Amino acid sequence: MAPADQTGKTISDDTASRLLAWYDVHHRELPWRVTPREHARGARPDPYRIWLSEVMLQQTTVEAVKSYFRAFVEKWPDVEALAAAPTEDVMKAWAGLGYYSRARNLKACADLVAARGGRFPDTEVALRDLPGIGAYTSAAITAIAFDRPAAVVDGNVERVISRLFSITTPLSEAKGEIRVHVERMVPATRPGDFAQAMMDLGATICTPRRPRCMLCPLREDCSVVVSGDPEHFPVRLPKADKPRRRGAAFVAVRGDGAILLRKRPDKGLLGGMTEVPTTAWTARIDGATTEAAAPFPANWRCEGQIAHVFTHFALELDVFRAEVDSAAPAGHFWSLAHEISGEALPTVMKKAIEAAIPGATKKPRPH
DNA sequence: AACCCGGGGAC
DNA sequence: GTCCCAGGGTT
Repeated sequence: MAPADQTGKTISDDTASRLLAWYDVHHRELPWRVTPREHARGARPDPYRIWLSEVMLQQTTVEAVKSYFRAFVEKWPDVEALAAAPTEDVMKAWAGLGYYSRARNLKACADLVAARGGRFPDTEVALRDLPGIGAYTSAAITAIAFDRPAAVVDGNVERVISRLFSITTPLSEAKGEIRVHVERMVPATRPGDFAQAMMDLGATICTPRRPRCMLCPLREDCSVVVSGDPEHFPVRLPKADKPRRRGAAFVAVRGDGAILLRKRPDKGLLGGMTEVPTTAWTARIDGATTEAAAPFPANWRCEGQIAHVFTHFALELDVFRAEVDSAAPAGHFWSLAHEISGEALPTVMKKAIEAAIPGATKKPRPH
């Protein structure tokens, strides 16, 4: 419990009250959100929609999530519908969103929840045991969907807290300290709105760069506003350099227009997604070496190159194309597809196919 | 604790 | 180009 001042109200209560008052006016409108006005009228969020949105929002921006969220809830309105769907359909719907293990865990979690009668657990510890739900997501669902007190700590909250208290300890070591600050700050009433308010503050006011401190409802509580260097927080340790990965993709086009595809293993890079044949990643590669590594003999021609930037490394991909009469390498995970737009293609493979066959991944025009 | 896993927006 | 985002899982 936070120390009380002479008024009997705790410092934390005061901070939370200011934040909630700001949130009532300046909250973001989001497709999965129950607004504070609706909440005051008795509306309650659907745990399924909160869970779905939280998983999609893991390391993913709100703008990127919106269209995927709408498509998912239209296709699968509740957890039973999602549980009834084939995993491959879920992977296709997730294609382009990234971090594909989330999609597999999403489906596995839906199966478990549906098997238990379709109700999500309403405590952090029970939620934490479900696939794809970690410390953040379990706390977020507890607070937002069930309006129960929980310390919701995401990247936004880490930034807000580290600035409020000028935490100079590197972020990797400061997690515990930050959590304690949040636990003391969570109000007994409206813990769900408090969690969303902290994240809205981080997303719209206490931004990573050029924060709008003059508009911040917590500026009088904040230690860095006075000293004036909010952009230096949170303190992070420098990341180690990562080597580049290079390789080649082979687009084999059969006479009838079919393209040779394969499904990647469920684990690892782009796990569970569809791709054209590729070489293994190497540090250095040249055209002759690449072409010699083609999946079968053919007149391969280099059709272009794409570069793909990941968080921790970059990969570059030479794209080769060949017209073939038949293309059927051994192996059960190979397939031929005429409608590439219907496959669970990650963005990097969509770009590779587009480089060799412009328009191949575009959806057909409705008449 | 460190590392792996995508894609995109802001600058 | 850089940074980092409503993180989880694995080692």
